[in-house]
Amino acid sequence: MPASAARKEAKRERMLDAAVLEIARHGYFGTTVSSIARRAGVADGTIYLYFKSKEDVLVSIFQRAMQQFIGEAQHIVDDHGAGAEEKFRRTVALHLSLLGENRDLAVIFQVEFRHTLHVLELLSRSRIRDYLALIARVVQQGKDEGVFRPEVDTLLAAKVVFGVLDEMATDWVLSRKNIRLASRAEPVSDLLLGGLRIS
Amino acid sequence: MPASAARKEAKRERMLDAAVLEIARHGYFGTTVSSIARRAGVADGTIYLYFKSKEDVLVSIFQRAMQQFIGEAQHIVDDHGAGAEEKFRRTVALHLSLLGENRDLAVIFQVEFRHTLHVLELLSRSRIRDYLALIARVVQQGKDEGVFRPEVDTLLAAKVVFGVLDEMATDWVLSRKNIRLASRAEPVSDLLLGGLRIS
DNA sequence: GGGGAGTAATTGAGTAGCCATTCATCTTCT
DNA sequence: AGAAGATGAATGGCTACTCAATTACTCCCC
Repeated sequence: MPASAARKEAKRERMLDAAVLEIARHGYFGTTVSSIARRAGVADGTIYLYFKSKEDVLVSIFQRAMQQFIGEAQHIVDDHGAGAEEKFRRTVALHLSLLGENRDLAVIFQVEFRHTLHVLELLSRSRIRDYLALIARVVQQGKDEGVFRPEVDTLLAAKVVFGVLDEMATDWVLSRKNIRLASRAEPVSDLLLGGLRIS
Repeated sequence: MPASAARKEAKRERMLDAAVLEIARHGYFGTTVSSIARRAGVADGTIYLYFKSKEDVLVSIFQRAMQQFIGEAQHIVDDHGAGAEEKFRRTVALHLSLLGENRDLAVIFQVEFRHTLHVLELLSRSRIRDYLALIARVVQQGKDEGVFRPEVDTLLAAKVVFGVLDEMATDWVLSRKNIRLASRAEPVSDLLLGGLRIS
């Protein structure tokens, strides 16, 4: 029998999965704690044994996803064998694949997290900054290698890249068409690299 | 004496202004209809003589702002004397100035409009598409003039541009620092034009 | 130019519904 | 047996929206 800690963890995951599904479909304010509990197969009260509040569930969804996200991006950026351009392309592709493979999660990231300045600040202060810093490191490496234009502001460039990826994801979430989000990776990388490269 | 139609219109404007203020400060779900009424100096019920529902107030804020926005952008794009690059720079500057000059409105645009897929879809279907089309026309003109790379997808490029502007605005809204949003126009234009231009 | 009938606009207290959270009770583990 | 975990009905607070009552306009006639 598995340690009860592991079973508790699995139950928590089930609740988070249920919440992702419900919130993606009905929005944060349209989702009731009861509906999350029902889908997770637990009682309403049980949610409160695992989370402080409904908002804490939302924040936990963000934290879990962001951990995976940053973990994988870290890998790419830390790869000593790769050049800046290759890392750039891989990071763009990673961002678009992770969101593109889980539409419910993408909906939550692109739409539901932005509910209120309050929540957004709470979240963006922490992890998004880390993520931006990773992108900035790739840009910096490109400048160091002499392939990216030295006069561009590194952090500004990172925000530009993030903004483009974010818009691609939002557009994909809102559009009915069945393209794969990841298919945008190449043209988007081309366009952005065109702006960064020394011509 | 002004036709009563004009006074009604002025009252409607007052309510919208009050709503912008309240919603920017407390978020859409944190704002009560009562608080909007109080700030506008009318009774709760009066709101419902001018708007179908609370959501309709939000949508009306969007419609009013977007009309101004698109009107001014139209001007720039229709200017026959200007080249694509100049129009491009002017459009970028317009976007960042209009939002940068009214932080409350910017908060609503960057944060509050996104609270549910429902509202977002409602809105994005209509006006944002028009706006994207305007940007696309500038890109197309650049290709026609032979200064922008012909192989870039025009609509994709427009979305990229929009995404970058959107991210700049969100970043500005969330950051405490007191830079002017419009000061980003030049470096951002440079970066984007670098990606679009034939090198 | 003012009185007043008729209409339009406004008011705000009340209603109805919703839902996050709690906790006394029960079930399952060790 | 005792502890730990889970349950779900009940509670309390909140607020969008309604509507009967009131006030403000308009305009016509003297």
